[in-house]
Amino acid sequence: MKPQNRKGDIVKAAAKLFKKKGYSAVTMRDLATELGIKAASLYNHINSKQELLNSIIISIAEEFTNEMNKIKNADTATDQKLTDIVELHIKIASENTYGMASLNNDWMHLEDQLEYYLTLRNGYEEDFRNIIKAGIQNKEIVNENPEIILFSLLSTLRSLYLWIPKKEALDKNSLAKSLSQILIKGINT
Amino acid sequence: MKPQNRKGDIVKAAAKLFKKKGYSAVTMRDLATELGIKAASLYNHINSKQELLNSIIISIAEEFTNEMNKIKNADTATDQKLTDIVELHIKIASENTYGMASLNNDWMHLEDQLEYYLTLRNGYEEDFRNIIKAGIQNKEIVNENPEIILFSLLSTLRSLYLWIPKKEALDKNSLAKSLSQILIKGINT
DNA sequence: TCACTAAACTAACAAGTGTTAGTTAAAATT
DNA sequence: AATTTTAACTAACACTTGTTAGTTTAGTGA
Repeated sequence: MKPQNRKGDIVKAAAKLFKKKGYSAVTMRDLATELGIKAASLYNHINSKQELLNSIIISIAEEFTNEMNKIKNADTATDQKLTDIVELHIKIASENTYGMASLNNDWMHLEDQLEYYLTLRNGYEEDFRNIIKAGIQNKEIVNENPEIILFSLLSTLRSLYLWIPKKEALDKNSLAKSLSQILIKGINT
Repeated sequence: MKPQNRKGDIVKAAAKLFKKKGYSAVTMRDLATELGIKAASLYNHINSKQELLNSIIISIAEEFTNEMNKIKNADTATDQKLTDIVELHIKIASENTYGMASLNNDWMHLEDQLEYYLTLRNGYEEDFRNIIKAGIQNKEIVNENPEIILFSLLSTLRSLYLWIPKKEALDKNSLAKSLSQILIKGINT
């Protein structure tokens, strides 16, 4: 009948708890309780706690990488690329408010996949940096230190997962519009 | 002779490890090893692991609250208040790169002091919000949703602790100047 | 020199950790 | 109806956790 994706349920519940308390503070007994079963039963569906963290983080990191490739290769102005990046972060954060917490805060507890994750993250940041640098050269962006600009934008975008769930009232389109305005054009009148 | 502040050493080492792995993942044996002693010896100086987290987080939170009170009560324009807030975050993040990690990521593991911490944080955010709202009314700030402006500024400022240690090259004054420009005036030309 | 103190130590604890083994009951497939 | 599969269970494991008790060692002041 229904897809009956029990493993998916477990990963989802794990992400939820990981957001609330962090990976290390969540026990397999906590997770089981959340699902209404006993801890040992989890192992009919998954191989380890570690595997849960891996699948939560890596799938999101790969999505960022894939979408960034499209944006950087598109034949668009810097301004448009930045808006696209804002929208990308809003989209992923909306669809993964739990998983984004692990990506941001628990990536250091990856083991086998830590190196791979860092490669993805560094690549993403490098692409973002190059877009900013190109914008500065074109004079599309103010001539400030690109590292500071990158840091400032990325900090806000990476924190969206904390904020989006609290403001469901705001639809994603108007959020994207306001946020692009604020981040790119500034808050001064 | 020297103040011989062993407890201070322990708190400092704890903050360092908490930044690296998070509160829950750091064991008292990890902490003892970092200091070159055995875990039980820590208890000659401190009462519990929990106490370490409390003193790290609460002291920083109180500093934010105190400084914010000065800024909000000063007779200055919105623009100046925002610049002051940027400088405040840079100052605290520079002096507490380890502790800021706990404040941002491990506050939920506070127990007795959790409520007090949340009161401080909510008060700080409320003061910040009111400064932004006043600026919008004065037309000193663009008429966008103040929640989004607050979120955007605060996300960047709260992440400074991650970024400052990597860029020692940049002195604090020019960082404050660039960051204020970017956050307040925007990155557009 | 003697007592005191600070700060380390060893040994141990009770509780909690992720995980495995083996079992059972129900549902799905043959 | 018989068989296999799914997904739960109980019981237990080896190890790690924060913390306590009691002891030892080195330095300080009387």
